Amino acid sequence: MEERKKGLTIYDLAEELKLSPSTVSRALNDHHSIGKKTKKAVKKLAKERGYRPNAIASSLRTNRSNTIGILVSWINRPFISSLISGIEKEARAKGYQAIISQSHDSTELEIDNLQALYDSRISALIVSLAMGTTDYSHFDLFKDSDIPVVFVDRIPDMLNINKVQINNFNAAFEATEHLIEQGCKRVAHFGGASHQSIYKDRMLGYVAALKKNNLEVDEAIILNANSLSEEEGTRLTEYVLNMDNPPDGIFCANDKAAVSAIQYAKKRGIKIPEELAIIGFNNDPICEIIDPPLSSVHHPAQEMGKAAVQKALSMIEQNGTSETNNRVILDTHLVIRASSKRK
Amino acid sequence: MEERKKGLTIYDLAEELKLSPSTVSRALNDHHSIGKKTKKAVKKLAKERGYRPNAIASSLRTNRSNTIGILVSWINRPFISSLISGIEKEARAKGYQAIISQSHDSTELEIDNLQALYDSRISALIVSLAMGTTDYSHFDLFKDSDIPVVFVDRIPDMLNINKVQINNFNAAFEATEHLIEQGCKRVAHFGGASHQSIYKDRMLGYVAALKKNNLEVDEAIILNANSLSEEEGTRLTEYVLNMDNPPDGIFCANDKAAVSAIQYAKKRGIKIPEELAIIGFNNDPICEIIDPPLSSVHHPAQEMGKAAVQKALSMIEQNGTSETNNRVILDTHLVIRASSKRK
DNA sequence: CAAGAACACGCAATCGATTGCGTGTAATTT
DNA sequence: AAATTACACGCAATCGATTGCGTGTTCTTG
Repeated sequence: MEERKKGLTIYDLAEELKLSPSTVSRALNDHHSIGKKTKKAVKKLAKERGYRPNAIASSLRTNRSNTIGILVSWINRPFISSLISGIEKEARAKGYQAIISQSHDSTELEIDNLQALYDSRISALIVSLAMGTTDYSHFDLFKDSDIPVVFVDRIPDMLNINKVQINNFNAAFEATEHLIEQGCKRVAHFGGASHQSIYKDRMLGYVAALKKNNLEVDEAIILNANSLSEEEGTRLTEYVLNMDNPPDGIFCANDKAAVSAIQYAKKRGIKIPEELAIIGFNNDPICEIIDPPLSSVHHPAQEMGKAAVQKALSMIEQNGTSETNNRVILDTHLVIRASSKRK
Repeated sequence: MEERKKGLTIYDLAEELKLSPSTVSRALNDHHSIGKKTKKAVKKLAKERGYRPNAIASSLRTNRSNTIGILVSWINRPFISSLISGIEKEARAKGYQAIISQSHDSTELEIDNLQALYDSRISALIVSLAMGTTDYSHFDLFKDSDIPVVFVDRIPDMLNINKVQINNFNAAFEATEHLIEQGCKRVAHFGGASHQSIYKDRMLGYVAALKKNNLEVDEAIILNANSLSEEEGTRLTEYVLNMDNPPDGIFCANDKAAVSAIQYAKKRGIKIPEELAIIGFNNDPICEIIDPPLSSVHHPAQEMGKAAVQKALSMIEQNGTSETNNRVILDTHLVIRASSKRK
């Protein structure tokens, strides 16, 4: 068995079986117009010879690449890598390949990568935007070509696009209210770039929770960082703790910065959660490692990837059909740990 | 500008310019036999019309897909996601796409994914094996087709294959000796599946360090886990701490299990590093989060990805040429933190 | 000034699988 | 038994870019 595989085509099989390539192709694809015995014979030989279809040739002819493009900022971040894991799993289960690309949070690179993905004639695209992207015209290429684009996580603030998201407002509201329930009277917020709707919504949810509970909304302790990195977390924490009227709670829009907030506060001898309660966002693995363990909002990364693929594939199928429901919203829930639990 | 992009081909451009498709193709590719003015005119129109080459058609004709396949166990692990990040970056810089697939540590799924990647006619393959894979015949498909395969991280224990690796023996030796230098007299080892050479080498390096320092090699505290998970880390730590003669140091073959060792030992009231010094492997981000911070072996994940791509591309270029140096070994170094620092 | 070189471009085949249409044979119907 | 219908398969075009070979034009040189 398995004689040669290099360049083995349906023509070779056809010749050996004294059949035409069309018949071989149809037999392999279980076309109804091919006889049962013929199908069996073709498949048998194909297996013996180790025949493998050339997906490239098939793609060219059928104009379907069965490929899903993924564009994210960085692959090696806990949330993103889980998202991609979910995408890959679902895509492969449906017979699609997953092509990845990283923008490194640069809009310029984002554009370059989009070109390359388009050149590959991907069947659909799943995107989490670069942090600085505010103009979305580089996605027109896909719109014009009827290639479905599904936005996840960091999504444009527009209507009429497909998006899979969580309810950031509610999640932030719950997280903030949780801090308030634990007795916090003055809660600070560390957010991301406010032009990104996920960060804006988290901020708005935070504000709404304060208002509902009749707490003052003080802009002085609503701080946005372009990248919520460790350094930023430390810097912002230092900043608020040096205030005359420091906060007694922090709602941070990601876990990375929240962890460095804990580390810095501990270094200052501040007791967590008694003097400063902290809650993060994403529920990264580090939440359970840090001491005290960090409360957070569980973000269903893998499920989000799966939902994005399903959305993309359904778009491909009903290509062009007026799609009413272009939003998928997934549930989050609070994971309360010691960093915020006073009672 | 940018009128229609859907299905715009070189034929369309050719017609508009009263040229032949061949000339358009050559002009776009800067072929020497095309006049300067013609090239300029073609490129100008291509840009105006938003022409984008169809990579699929090109691949079929040239028999080069410019695609690198990646096969790993799980994408959402710190080491792996950094590895992939490095692969993607280097691949894209060289004009290649990166297709990912996950084996979920199942040999069966590994085989399925390999088929799919082969069907896509990837130009090269970069693999980190599933934990349980011991037979490698499913890679013959690629060998027979002259598709370069580069193994990284978890690699087969064979000669005549391309591999990019670190010196696991040395790294483990240094890590173990470090513990001994810190005063440990009885060092345990938590390792992975011993048929995987990286784990075997780490174990051998550990043993060599003990012998060199005239310490007893006690098989009772050399423990292998199929997956070095949090649970396993806890279980193994509990096991050794309950011994009549518990260890005063642990060299763990990954960070995840080392972290849970710390957590469990702390829960038992054991002082780290005074009573139990611990060092891990990989230098994952969690090392700096855990308290006390975990010493570890820095594993150059991104660089490993980059090196793997370079190796793969060089194989593609000198296709078939006898390749003498089929191993690339990258440097590691110890990152000493509080979990092992007694002096 | 003639001949060879350099230049500029087109023709048509090719990569491998798919598919609309057509043809011949066997099975079924009235 | 003649006429439909179903069945089984082949021909040739097609997807879009690439490329070996050939042709006509312009330039250089002895």
